[in-house]
Amino acid sequence: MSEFTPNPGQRELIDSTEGTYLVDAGAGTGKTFSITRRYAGIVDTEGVEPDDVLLVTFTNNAAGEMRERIVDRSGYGTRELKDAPIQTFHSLCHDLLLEHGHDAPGLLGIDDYITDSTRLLDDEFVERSLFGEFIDGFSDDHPEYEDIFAALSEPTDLLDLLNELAAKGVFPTAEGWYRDGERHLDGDFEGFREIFDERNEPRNGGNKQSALRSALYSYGNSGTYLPDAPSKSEIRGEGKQVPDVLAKHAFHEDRERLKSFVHDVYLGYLRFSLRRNYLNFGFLQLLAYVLLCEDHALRERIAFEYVMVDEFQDTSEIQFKLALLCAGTENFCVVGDWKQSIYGFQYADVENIVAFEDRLGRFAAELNRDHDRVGFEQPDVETISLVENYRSTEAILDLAEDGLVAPATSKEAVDAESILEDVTSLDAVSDYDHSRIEAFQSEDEQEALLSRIHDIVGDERFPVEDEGGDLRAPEYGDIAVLTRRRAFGRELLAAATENGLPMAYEGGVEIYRTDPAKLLLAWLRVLEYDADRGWAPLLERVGYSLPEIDAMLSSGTYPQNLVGFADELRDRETVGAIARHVFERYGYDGPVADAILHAVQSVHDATTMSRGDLLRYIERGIETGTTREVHVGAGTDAVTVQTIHATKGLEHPIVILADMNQHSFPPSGGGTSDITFGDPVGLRQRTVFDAEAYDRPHVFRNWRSDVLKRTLPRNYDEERRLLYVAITRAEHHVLFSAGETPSAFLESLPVAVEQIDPDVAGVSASTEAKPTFTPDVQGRDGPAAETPHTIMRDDVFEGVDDGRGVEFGSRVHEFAEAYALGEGVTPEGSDERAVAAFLDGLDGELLVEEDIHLPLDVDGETVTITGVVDLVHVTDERVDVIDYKTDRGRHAEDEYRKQLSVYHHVLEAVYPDREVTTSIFYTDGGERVRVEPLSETELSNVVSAARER
DNA sequence: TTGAAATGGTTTTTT
DNA sequence: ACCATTTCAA
Repeated sequence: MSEFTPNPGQRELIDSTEGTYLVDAGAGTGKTFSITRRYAGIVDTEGVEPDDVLLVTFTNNAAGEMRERIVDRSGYGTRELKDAPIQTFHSLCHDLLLEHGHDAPGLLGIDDYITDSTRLLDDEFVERSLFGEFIDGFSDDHPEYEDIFAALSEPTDLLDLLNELAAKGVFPTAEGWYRDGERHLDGDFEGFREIFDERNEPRNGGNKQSALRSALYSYGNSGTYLPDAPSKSEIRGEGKQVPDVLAKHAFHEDRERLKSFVHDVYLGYLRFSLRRNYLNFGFLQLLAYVLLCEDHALRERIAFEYVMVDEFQDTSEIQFKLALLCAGTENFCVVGDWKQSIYGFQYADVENIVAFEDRLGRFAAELNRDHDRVGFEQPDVETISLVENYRSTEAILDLAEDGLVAPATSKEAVDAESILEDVTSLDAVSDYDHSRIEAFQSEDEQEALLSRIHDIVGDERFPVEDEGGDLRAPEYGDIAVLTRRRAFGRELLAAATENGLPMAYEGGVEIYRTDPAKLLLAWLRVLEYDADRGWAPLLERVGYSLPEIDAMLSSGTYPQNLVGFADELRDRETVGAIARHVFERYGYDGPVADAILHAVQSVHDATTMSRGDLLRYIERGIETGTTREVHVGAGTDAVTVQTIHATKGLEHPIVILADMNQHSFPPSGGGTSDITFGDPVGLRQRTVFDAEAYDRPHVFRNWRSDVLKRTLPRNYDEERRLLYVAITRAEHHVLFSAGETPSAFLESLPVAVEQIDPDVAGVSASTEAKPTFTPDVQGRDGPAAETPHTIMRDDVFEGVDDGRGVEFGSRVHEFAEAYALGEGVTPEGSDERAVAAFLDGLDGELLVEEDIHLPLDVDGETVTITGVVDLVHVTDERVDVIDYKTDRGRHAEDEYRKQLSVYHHVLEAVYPDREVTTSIFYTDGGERVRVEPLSETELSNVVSAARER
C-alpha cells in the first residue's frame, strides 16, 4: 500500500511546499495520505507554526480525519493541533466573525451586529419557515412589489435564489450592490451570444434546422404571453435558423425593477436574520468575505503563509475568493479532481478547478483592483498529477472513463475527444485482472437485483480480497448498491427486508409519512379540533370495527382511556412534550420517532408557531414528502444501499449501480423557480403579473425568459461525473441493473445487458394456492348514498380534467388514495373536490391499494399473476374496482384489459356472493372506450404469449 | 426532416 | 404544472 512509501507523484506533492500548485488527485490515488504528509512536512519546518498553515476541507469529518493523521505524522500532538486552522470554510468564517466580525454587517450599511449569541442556523426546514415569516412581513410592508409577489407561485423559493447569489459573491448593500455584484445580475451578452450562435447553427451540413429553432417549436405551448410578445412564427423565422436579432431582443430587457426587488428582499432578509440573531451558511460566508475585504488590518493579521484547499472541485466561487483573501503568500495549493465534481446543486463550481489558473488571476486582480488584498497577482501555477490508483482494477478504471463520455440521451452528441483531453488517466496498481463487469435488465428490477445479489454471495467467480490479500468468495458486506435517487434505495431496502436479505440503508426518510408521524398528527387534530379525522384512526388502531367507530363519531363519545390520554396531552406545555408522550404510549422509540421529535421540537423552538401551525406543518410535510436524515442501523454482514452522492470517498469490493433507468439517471425535466439567476443571462423573471391586460388580473409568462431558457442547452456533464464517481468506488467488480427502459448511459457503455427472466405481465415465480386479496389498510365508512357503478361515471368526469384528457392524472390518483385513507389531505381544485365528493358519497367499505394474486393455469403450469389494486369499493351486494387511468390509445387497451381481468377473477373468488363490476374506460381520439375483462382462458393465453416473448 | 402529439418523469446533500 | 424526449405521420 501507499501508506508507507509515497509514489513519485505523491512525493512531489509532499515536497513541493513553496509556490502555487494545482493538484490533480484522481479517485483512489492516496490524496489524504499525501496532504497530511505535506502538512506535516510544512509544520515541522523551522519557523513555521500550525497557525501559519490553513488547511481547508469539505466536511468536518474530513477535518477530523486529517487532524488525526497529521498527529501521527508530525512532531505535533493532538493538543497542540487542537486549535490549528484545519477546518471547513464555514467553520473558518464562523470563527472569524465571532472573533473579529461583530461590526461586519455595518460594512454593508446594515445597522446591526453579530454578537456572541448569534447562532448558526443549520436546519434547512427551520430556516424555510423563518424565511416564510420574513416574506409575509416583507410583502405587507412593500405594497409596491405586490405585482411581483402576485407572479410568484412559491415566494419561499426566493431563499434559494438568495443562497445562490451569496455563493457567487453577489451581495446587497444599503445603497446598492457590493463591489461588482451588479454585473453578475446583468449577465454577459457576449457570452450568451456565443452560445446562441452555436445553438443556432443548422445541423447535418445545413439540411436540418438548428437545435434552437427546433427547441422553439414549443414556444408558447405552456402558457400565455402578454400581447406585445412576438408570435411563434416571428420567433422561429423561416428557413433553418432562428432570426439573428432574436439574441438581442430576448437578452435585453429592462430588469431594474426586478433587481431592486431582489435587492430589497435580500437586504431585508439579512436584516431580519441579524435581528433574530441567526446566520445561515450562506450569510456566514458572505459576511466573512466582506469583513476580509474591508478590514485590511485584520486580513493582514490573519494572512496565512501556506494555504491548502482539499476537494477543490466542491468549492463555490465565494469560497475560492475567501481562500485568496486568506493567502498572504503565493504558497497556495489546491487539491481535487474535476471528474468528481458532483455538488453543483450545492453551488460547487467546477470551473474553479477546470479553469484554475485563469480564475486565480482574474479573481486576484479583481480583489486587488482598489487595494492590495491578495498576496499575489498572477503566480506560475505548477500542476502535479497523482496517477496511481490503489483501489480499482484497470478494467474498472477504463470503464469509468467510458462513463465520463457517455451520452445521456440517445441523441446527445458528446465531444469525447475534448473531454478526454482533460482527463489524466489513472494507472491501476492492482495486478488483478479478474473484474466482472456485467449488466442486467428486468421488468421487475428490484426482484432481479435481489436475486442477483443472492447469487453473487458465495460465488467464486466474483473473487474479492480479504485482509491478508488473498482472494475469497464475496459476502453480503462486500456489496454496495448505489443509486441516483434515494427513493429507489429505500424501496429496495423494503423489498430486501421482506425477502430476508440483509441490507442497510442510510439516508433521507420521508419522516412525516411514517406511522409515528401520522399518529402524532391524529392526536394533534384531536387536541386542536376534536375532529373525526383525528379520532377515526386512533379508534381503528385500538381495534374498533368500522360501525362502532361510526357510532362513536356521530355521538361524539369516545372511550374513557383515550379521552383521559387526550387530557394528559393537553397538560403538556410544548409540542415536543406532546410528541414524546404520544410516542411513549405507542412504544415508538426507533430512529424515525427520534427524527420526528427532533424536527418537531426544533421548528417549534425556532419559530413562533402555535400548536395549530405545527399541525399544518406536519400536514404539509406529508404532502411534500419532507425528508430527514435517519440512520438505519446495519447488521454485521449486510449489503449497503446508498446514493452515489452519499458514497463519495468510500470504496466497495463490488458495486452494483442500480436504477440505471432512463427516467432517473439522468433525471429529466425538473422544476424552475419564478425568478432565476445564472450564467450568462443574469437575473430573470419567468412570470409577470399584469393587472391591466384583458379585463382581469392575470399572470403571464415572460417570453424572453422562455427563449433564453431554450437557448441554453441542458448540460449533462455533472451526470457523467456522477457515473464516473459511482464506477470508481468499485475495487473488484461492477454491475449495472435496469428496469424496463435502461438509461442511455447504460446503452452506451461497453457492457452487454443480460435480460433476466422476462417477468412479463407480473408473472412471479411463486405459486399461491388460492386467489388472494389482502388489503392491509382499510378506509372508512362514508354516509350511505346510491350505489355507484364505478368512479368513471359521467357526472364525475364532468369535473375532472387534468388538461391532458378527461381522466385522472397521477396527482389526482394520489390524492384519492390519501383521501380514502384519511391521511388528512384537503381537496384542492375541481378535480380533487369531485373525487372527494364521490368518495364521500360511497357507502360500504373502501379498500386501498394492496397486492392481488391470481393463480392461473398457463400451459399446464400454475403461475401466479400479481397486480395492484388501487381502490376497491365493497358493499353487501357488490364489489366495484375504482381505478384511474391516464393513458390512452392503442397500447393502453391490452394492458388495461389484462390488469382488469386479474381484479375481476380474484374479486369474484374472494366475494362469491356479490356482483363484481370491473370496467375501466380510457379515451381514444375523443372516444370513450370501455374495456371488459377477459375470461380466465383468454387471460391464460395472453400470459402464455407474453412468456414466449 | 419537420411538425405535432404522446409519454412519463419530477435528483443529489454539506456546511 | 412543467419539461425533455420519443413516437407517429406526413
